[in-house]
Amino acid sequence: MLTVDIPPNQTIYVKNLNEKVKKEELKRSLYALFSQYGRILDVVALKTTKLRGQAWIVFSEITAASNAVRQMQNFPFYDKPMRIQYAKGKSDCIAKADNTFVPKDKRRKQEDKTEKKRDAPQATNGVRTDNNGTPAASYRNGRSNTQETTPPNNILFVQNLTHDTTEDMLQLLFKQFPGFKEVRMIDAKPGIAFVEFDDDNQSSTAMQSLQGFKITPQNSMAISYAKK
DNA sequence: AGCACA
Repeated sequence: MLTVDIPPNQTIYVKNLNEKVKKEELKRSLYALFSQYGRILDVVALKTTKLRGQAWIVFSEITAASNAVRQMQNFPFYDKPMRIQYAKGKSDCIAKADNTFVPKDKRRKQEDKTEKKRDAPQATNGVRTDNNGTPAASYRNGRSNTQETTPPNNILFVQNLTHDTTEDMLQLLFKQFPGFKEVRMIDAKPGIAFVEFDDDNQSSTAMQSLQGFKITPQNSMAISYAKK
């Protein structure tokens, strides 16, 4: 039985993940990495013996999931190639939006009390809607003019990162673009980073693709050219 | 290898 005959699902199942990565960082990095394919509704990862090294990423659109399965197949992530399939079942967060969600009192009975009505379950991801492909580009923020006033540079200046963003996480994002050289962060200045490419054209391409990229649901990267 | 929703 091949793994490829699982029918398309808006949730993808990823395995062969590096088990040394802490759960929160893993989820953040997966979120960051896969957001380029569309809006992510949820990332599920557990570290139990049965479930470590695996994760589920729930997209709002099946097309986004399909692109992710194809394009990120074997992508080296924390030094291990990701193995990606469609998930076999429906994610709880989808079922909740469907109203088809049934709590698992199959094995544990803790309900019977009140029925919980979760209104508007999924609006939390905010701001941008852009399924298949290209993350950002149209994001506006208060200092977007940095970009127009600073001339092109092969080095990008990235702002608005969460303070726990690591060089490794950014590298995962930026090294997908040709000409990538390195990410540099400054310990004394959390929340910003410099990303170097071979030339201006390559840095510009990466900037356009990742502009406004949501590193978390509430933090969008703001990218400009570094000053010379 | 391992398909869950801590």
